[in-house]
Amino acid sequence: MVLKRPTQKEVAQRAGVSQAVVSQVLNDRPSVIRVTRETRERVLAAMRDLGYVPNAAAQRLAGGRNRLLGVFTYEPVFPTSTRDFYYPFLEGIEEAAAALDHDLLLHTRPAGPDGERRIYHNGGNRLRLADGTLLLGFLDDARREELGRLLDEGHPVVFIGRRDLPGHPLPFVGADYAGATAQAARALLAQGPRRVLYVGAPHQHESSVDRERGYLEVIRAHGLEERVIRPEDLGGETVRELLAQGWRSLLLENDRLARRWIDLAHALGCEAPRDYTFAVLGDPLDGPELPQEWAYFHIPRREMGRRAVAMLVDLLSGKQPESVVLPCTWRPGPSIGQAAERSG
DNA sequence: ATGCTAACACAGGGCCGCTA
DNA sequence: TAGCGGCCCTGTGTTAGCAT
Repeated sequence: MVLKRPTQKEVAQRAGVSQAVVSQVLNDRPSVIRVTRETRERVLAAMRDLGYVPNAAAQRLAGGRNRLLGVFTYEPVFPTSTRDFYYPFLEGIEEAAAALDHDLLLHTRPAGPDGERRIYHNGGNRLRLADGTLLLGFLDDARREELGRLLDEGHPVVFIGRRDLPGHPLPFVGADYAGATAQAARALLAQGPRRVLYVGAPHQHESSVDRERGYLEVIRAHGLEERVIRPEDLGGETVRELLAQGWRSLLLENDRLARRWIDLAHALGCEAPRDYTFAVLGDPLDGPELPQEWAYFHIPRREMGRRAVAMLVDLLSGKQPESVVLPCTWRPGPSIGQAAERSG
């Protein structure tokens, strides 16, 4: 048998007052209702006796706050490993939510017929169960469209990662990929090479746009030749030609591309840093262990999660928080050249 | 003036009764 | 019998107004 949870009405009956008094005692904020100390004690005792806990859905229904923060992503992101890309984000989110006295609601709505998880499902919007929502993941056109609708409805949202949504101000906590990539490019150039190649995805995602922008800024500032290779063009023949043409210093967008380049170069008898130098534009995630020899920058994902929660709570309390871009931490390594030394 | 009650609004699912 | 519109219900926050 499932016991029905007690309501304010039942607490009120037990305490001999009206439901409005229970609500007032529960929320303890300035109101036209004045409650004597004895009445308040009676209500609190009734709540304890019945094991009363407010119904979060009803609190939302009544237009109040339920101190629930939603977490929504378009792909399943619940990490199965501490090395998972999303793991530090969720750690930071949990830490900050607990510190700010909020609970988290992880949205796991099943995918629709097209295999896509959607905010709007059968006409409804489940994100409204919570006071506001943290969003993670990549956006395509369809996702941007329904996100625009969500913002039009006034649902408070903070994106983790910079996202562009034309016509809609979308608060976000991002990472400074452009600045970090520029720093990596300068670190490579400081080792002597006059040509730096960029290997990364086309401009489907903001993070790719930002990284490539950081590369181009440094290359143009130095008056050097720019060269960008897309992942789909990265094959053994391409690597052979690039090395032969003197492109022996690289920025690789992620660890997957780095491993691919390393494998292809290895097949040609080339090794870093003897035959080429490189830096990876983010944390190494895949593979059995962290490649200690790689130069890369660390993305402050845990801090991004924390800051996003704080920003959402600010938003809910009526403030107008500014989007922020957090600095990444440069981790030099032997892969950028002989003179490089790891620090920090 | 004080201490409280009654009534209403909120979003959305379920159910009822009517019509074709 | 299916389809549809409209009413009711849920638990809570808010507020006008009542009794003392």
